Formats: sequence, C-alpha cells, structure tokens
Amino acid sequence: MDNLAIARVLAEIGDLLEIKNENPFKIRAYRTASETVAHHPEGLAAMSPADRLALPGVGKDLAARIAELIDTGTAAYHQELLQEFPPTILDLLHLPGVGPKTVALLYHQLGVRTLDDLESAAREGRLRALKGMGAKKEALILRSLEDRTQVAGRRLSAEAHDTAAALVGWLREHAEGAAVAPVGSLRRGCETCGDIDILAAGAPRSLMDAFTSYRLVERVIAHGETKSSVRVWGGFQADLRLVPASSTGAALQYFTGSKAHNIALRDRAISRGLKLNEYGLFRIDTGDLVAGETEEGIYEALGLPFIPPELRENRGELAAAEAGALPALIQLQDLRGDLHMHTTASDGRADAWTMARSARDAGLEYVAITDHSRALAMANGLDEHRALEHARHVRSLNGREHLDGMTLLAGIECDILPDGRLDLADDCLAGLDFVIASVHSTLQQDEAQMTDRLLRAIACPWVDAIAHPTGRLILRREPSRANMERVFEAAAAHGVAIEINSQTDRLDVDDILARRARDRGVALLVDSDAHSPAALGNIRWGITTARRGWLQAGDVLNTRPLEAFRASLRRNRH
DNA sequence: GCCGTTTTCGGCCCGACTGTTTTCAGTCG
Repeated sequence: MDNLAIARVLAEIGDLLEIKNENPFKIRAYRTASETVAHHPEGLAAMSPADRLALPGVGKDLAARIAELIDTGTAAYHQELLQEFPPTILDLLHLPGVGPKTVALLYHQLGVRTLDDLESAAREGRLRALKGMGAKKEALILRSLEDRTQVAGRRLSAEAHDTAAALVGWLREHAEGAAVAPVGSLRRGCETCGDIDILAAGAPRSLMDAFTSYRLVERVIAHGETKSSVRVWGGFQADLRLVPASSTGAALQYFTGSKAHNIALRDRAISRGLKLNEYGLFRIDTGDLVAGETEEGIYEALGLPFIPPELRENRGELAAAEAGALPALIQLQDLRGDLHMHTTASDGRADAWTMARSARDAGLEYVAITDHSRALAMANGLDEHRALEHARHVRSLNGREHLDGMTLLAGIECDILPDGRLDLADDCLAGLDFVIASVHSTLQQDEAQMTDRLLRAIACPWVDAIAHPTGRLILRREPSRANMERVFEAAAAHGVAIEINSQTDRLDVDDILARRARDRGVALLVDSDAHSPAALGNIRWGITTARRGWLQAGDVLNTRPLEAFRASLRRNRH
C-alpha cells in the first residue's frame, strides 16, 4: 500500500468521525496524519515501525492503524465506521455548503445516502422541513449539485495565474494607493489551485462592489464588508479580503498560508504569550499590537527571519528558520541555460535559430536543442543519420552574427525503450554535446520493470540527464510506478542529472522529489521543454517548483557558466 | 488522537459570512 492510499484511508476516517460528531481534535489528528503521510517522500511501507512512530502527528494508535493498513490492506476501524455510514455519504460531505452536521442530519432524518438521493430530496422540497434548513439552503444545495458537474475541483495554477493577474489589475485600478496582491496557494507557487485568493489592504469599502461587478464575474457567492466570493467565468472561484493598511503584513501572512504553516506559527505565538490573526500579532495579556504592518515584522517578532511563501508548507521551514538555516532559494535570473527544447526538426514550431534567439532575448547564455528521437514517430523523431545532420546544422549556427554570445549545444531527447535500451545507437549519442533521455510510452509498467528501465538508461555512458522522470501529467495521469529512491541513487552514482520539466502540466520531478533528489546527491536541471518561442517562458514554473523543493542555485547545473556546465556533464567527467 | 525546557493531563488556531435565528449554528478558508 503506497502513501497516498494510506493517506486516503486516514482522511476518510477523519471525515466519517466528523459526521459522527466525534471529538474534533481526534478528527484533526487523523487529518494531520493523512497530510503528513501523503507528503512524506519515503514510502511508509518500507519504513521501520520506530521511524513511522517518529513522524510528526503519528502516535501509538495511528502508527498501529498504518501498520495494519500496510500488512493487510485494510483497517478494522475504518471498516467499522463504514458499517455505520455508507461510503457514498462522503460524496455529500465534499459538496460546497454541505458540512458534517448537514450530512448527519440528511442521513438520519431523510435517509439520504447518495448525491442522487440528495437531489431528489431537494427537488421535492423535503430539505426545508429539516431543523435549521430553509428554502434558501435548499436552493443553495441544488446549485452546488449543478456546479459539481461543471467545475471539477482543482485546476493548474498556471491557468489560474492569468485570471488572477487580470482581476488584480482591475482591482488596483479601483483602489489607488492600496496594496492588492494574490495570496493563498497561488502565492506559494502550488502546482494546482482550488480558488483564487486576493488580498486588498488599505482599500476603500467600495472595492467590494468593484470586485463583485467585475465583467467576468458569473455569480456572486457571498458579498460582505470585508470578505466576498465570486465565481468567475471559466470555472474559478475568487475570494477577496479587505483589511486596514495597518494589517497588511499580518493579512498577507495569514491568507498566504498554508494552513499547516499557520497553525504551527500560531502555536509558536501562543508559546510566547502572543496571539496571531489576520489583523496582527498581539500580546495575550494586554492585547497590545506587537507587529502587523509587514510580514517581515511578524516573523521577526516571533524570532524568525522572513520565510519565502514557497516554503510555507510546514515541511521543516520553521525549524530551519529558527536555526538560521533557510536556503537561499534559486531565482529565475540565476539560470544561464535551458537544456531541453524542440524545433521544426521534430515537433517544435520554430527553427533552432529562432529558438536560440528567443532564449538569448530572455537572458540565457546557452541552450541545448533536443529534438525527439525516432521512436516518437508521430513527432517526426530523428534517426541516427538525421540526428547527426541536425547536430551539424545546430553547431554551424554558433559562428553566425546576431547571436550575442549565445551558444547552442547539439543535443537530443532520446527515448528510453520499454526494455531500457536507448532509441539511438551509442556512437550517435557519443557524437552529440548533450543527451537527455526520457520515457514516452508503455508508462503503465509495474514497479520492477519501470525501475529497471530507468536504471538501465542511467547506466548508458552517453546519457547526461533524465527528462520528466515520472511521466505524470498533473490532474490527468499518475506518475509511473518507478521506485524513484533507487533512480536517484543510480543517478547520483553515475553523475546523471535529473530534470525539473517546466511544462505547466508536468512539473516533473515535483517539489518533493526534487528536494529528495538533491538530498541524495543528485544534480538537477530546470528546463522549459519548449516547443515554441513563447513556451520558453514556462521555465518560471520550473523555478517555482525548484524553490518549493528548497533548491539553491548551486543545486541546479544550468545556473553554471557554459564551460563549468559542460565540465559537469556526465560525458565530460572521468 | 497527539503532545510536553511551564504540562504524562489538559490542552489543542481563529474569524467572516449566510441563513434561520430571537442570540446562534454551520460552513469555509
């Protein structure tokens, strides 16, 4: 049983306990543990019982349930709860506006077990007869049921980014002098987001009306003096919070989250006789304001340096801050090269010259042109002959004018065949400047096959790096079953770099694996995998992922000057 | 159910909005 499966069961127990109206702290214990397990980079099944017990939020009881899950694939406690409530009841809980109390009420009073049951009951007007419910609540539930089919949960943050930027721009026009900024998961750089959170500090009350009358607002969900929510065309929910200018820093901190980071930070405040909320940091005894105007001030008053938003996931950043050991996170301008891009030679939209010029305009000093190899026939992949022809062409561009010091490396994105062999012969790969290998097909292999496949590719002396190592597509395709721990070990041993691919739906490896790889001694690359000049800009999302993975410039090979970069490639090291 | 240089028992983060209410419960973030 893998971590996500364990986490799902623990979260379900939490949900079921909530419907049962159990002790809220017990519920929180299950949910915290679920989060911890889901984000733990190492498989719990392979850990010793003592190590599992050492995980934060996992005590004697939860460790026992986890062990039971790993050993038997099921937990008796979970099954008991499912005897009391049908599992379909959890669908009701995830409906907006429907919480545990309502679910319990619906189940006990009306025998509602499924979303279909709920829809019938609502249409027949039976909900309004329940205590605490009325016609409006009934209409709200019907609406949630309708929305459910249109908007399916989370979306790529890259998609939300443009919507958020336009909305923030509109709000700034209507609130001169106020601080308007995206907060929440967007500010933390998460790969997906559930909604768009915006904070306005020091803005007039009238800004709320500007917000709810924004031309792309489809419906107003809530409209208050300091908080409003709307649904924007395209499926996003956007929330706006208004706070006084004196609370700018406190509110930025509070609404940026994450929830886990904030709870840990508030714990820290309490232990120092302080109270933290979105308006400021206050002394508990006197109620005096200690900090609130700036985020830096909040952290400073709690004895900490400023913690970058990307690190605020309660994954050790508070301890690191306390110890003065926060990483100096990599920045976009640290990048000097981009080692993964395509041209019209395979499935790209522009030629090598145009791609290189665009990269130069973006401030880069070198690029590798890495078109597909022949196994990707539908992408017009190159065979050995074409690959070497293309390499000659790419290298010939280096002598031309107007390149402003940009250097092109002749490379290839070589397919790793299902048995781990490379798609092109060794002497061809040896004749190039850079080879990045990747898996594009037969992604459903079992763990042993997929792991061996990658290990075999890594063992090939002409492979310098592995592209999009897990093959996942965010919200669409799960990562392959490869044992990444063993892949990183081999990559470190052979000096093969691991890529953070910046395509907005890949971000592969992700933040957690990137951090794990670095800790295992693996060098990383941040690449655009661009198929057009415009897509070169996606590399910023890879940088965000690297930052969320605690990476510094020194951990990423393509921050090095060209000669140092070339010297660090596996093919040039002996 | 977890956790502890104040504690092995008694705590556990905090506030806004909505709807159904005569002072508050439920939900959300």
